[in-house]
Amino acid sequence: MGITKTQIFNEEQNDLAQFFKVLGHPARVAILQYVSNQNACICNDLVEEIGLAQATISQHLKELKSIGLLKGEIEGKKMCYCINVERWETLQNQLNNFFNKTKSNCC
Amino acid sequence: MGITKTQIFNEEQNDLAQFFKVLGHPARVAILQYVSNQNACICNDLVEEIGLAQATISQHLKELKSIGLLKGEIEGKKMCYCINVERWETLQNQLNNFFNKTKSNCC
DNA sequence: TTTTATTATCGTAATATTGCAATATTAAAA
DNA sequence: TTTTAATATTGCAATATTACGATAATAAAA
Repeated sequence: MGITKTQIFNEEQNDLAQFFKVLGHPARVAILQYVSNQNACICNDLVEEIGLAQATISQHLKELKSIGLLKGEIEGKKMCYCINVERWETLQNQLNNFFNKTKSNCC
Repeated sequence: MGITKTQIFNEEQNDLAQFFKVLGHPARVAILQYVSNQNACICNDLVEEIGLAQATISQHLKELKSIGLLKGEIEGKKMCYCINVERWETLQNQLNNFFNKTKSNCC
């Protein structure tokens, strides 16, 4: 199989899971941390900073963009990737919501 | 490949990613929500509640246990799965830490 | 002790993900 | 216009994940 049965879950569950999934790779965590630590926008310093091939980094960046956590601006030849702060905070709220709601009453 | 190069990332990055990864499946999100909504401990009501085979649910439960979010107690023939509130809150703090630190200065 | 109910594990098929080399694409620079 | 540099995309190969049937393991009930 290998296929996730998304249709049996509700939208909130699928959205949350999708978001967690994208963050569920150390390279993507590292990318977010690195981007946020720069004062200026970075581009493919990432390839050197993290030890993965350019194609691989590009793929990870794409996934982070897909859930809106990163936005990219073209600056001449280079790309400037930055954290989308609004989206970032929305997600943080959603997560806290999930964490606060999901607390046990039992045992 | 398909293999993640964990050795090139630091412990924090790998830990965070591992945690996100486990939460990155709608069935596991649903399990956590369902467990937390019960007043008593539940066992394999989950199999009926969520529409997946018993073997599959058991597997997902195992993964949630592996990062300490769920704990299981044997009650006769049944298993009582509960949220590990301490671990839950620790993780919530870690996540908020990550979210708060990772905010952009650029663009 | 045998049966029954509940949960875990094993084996396996189908699909997804990771990573990279090779190759586009794009836009500035020469 | 040609070259060069930066990034994206394509096409794999290797590995991981998801899901489930079959089967084992466990403990109460009969």
